[in-house]
Amino acid sequence: MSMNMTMQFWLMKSEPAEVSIDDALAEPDATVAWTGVRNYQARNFMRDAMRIGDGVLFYHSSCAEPGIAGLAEVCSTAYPDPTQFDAASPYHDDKSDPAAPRWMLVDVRAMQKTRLIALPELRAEPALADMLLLKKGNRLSITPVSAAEWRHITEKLINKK
DNA sequence: GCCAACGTTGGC
DNA sequence: GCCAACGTTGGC
Repeated sequence: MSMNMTMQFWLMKSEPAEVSIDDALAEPDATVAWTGVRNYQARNFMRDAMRIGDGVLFYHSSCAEPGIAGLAEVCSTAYPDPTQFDAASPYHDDKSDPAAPRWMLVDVRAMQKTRLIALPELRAEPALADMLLLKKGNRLSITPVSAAEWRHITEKLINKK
């Protein structure tokens, strides 16, 4: 993955029982619509801050071994999450007005599966001490990642062992 | 299954 | 605007 100065970085949580990095890689163009975000802060990151080409750490959550499982990139601008209007979806939101959709998402293209960098390993890295993911009480499913954190993870940790 | 931590809702 | 109640997240 080549980097430029304006590139931003994100960590995005997905439950592998729903969409794992393998699932994403198996999709056409390895691309998935990031459906189901129902938190305003996380939505705002997708709607207001993400740019096509931003780097994404693909994180597996709510599973036996939580951790970073792959690399991906943002590959669309924000658009309304269709599941909010789908009465059959667990993400249905009947308070969302189709004329002014409440929930937005971006498309994410999986680039590669990595070795699993598990949560305890991330916690053990002094260089990652300030990662939002690791902050006590953090529950956000999308968090910004600094360029230094991105480099540490993609250049050092992924190739370790 | 437990539970700490957090976000949202809604009565006032 | 306050805040108690409730629902959700997510690691363990």
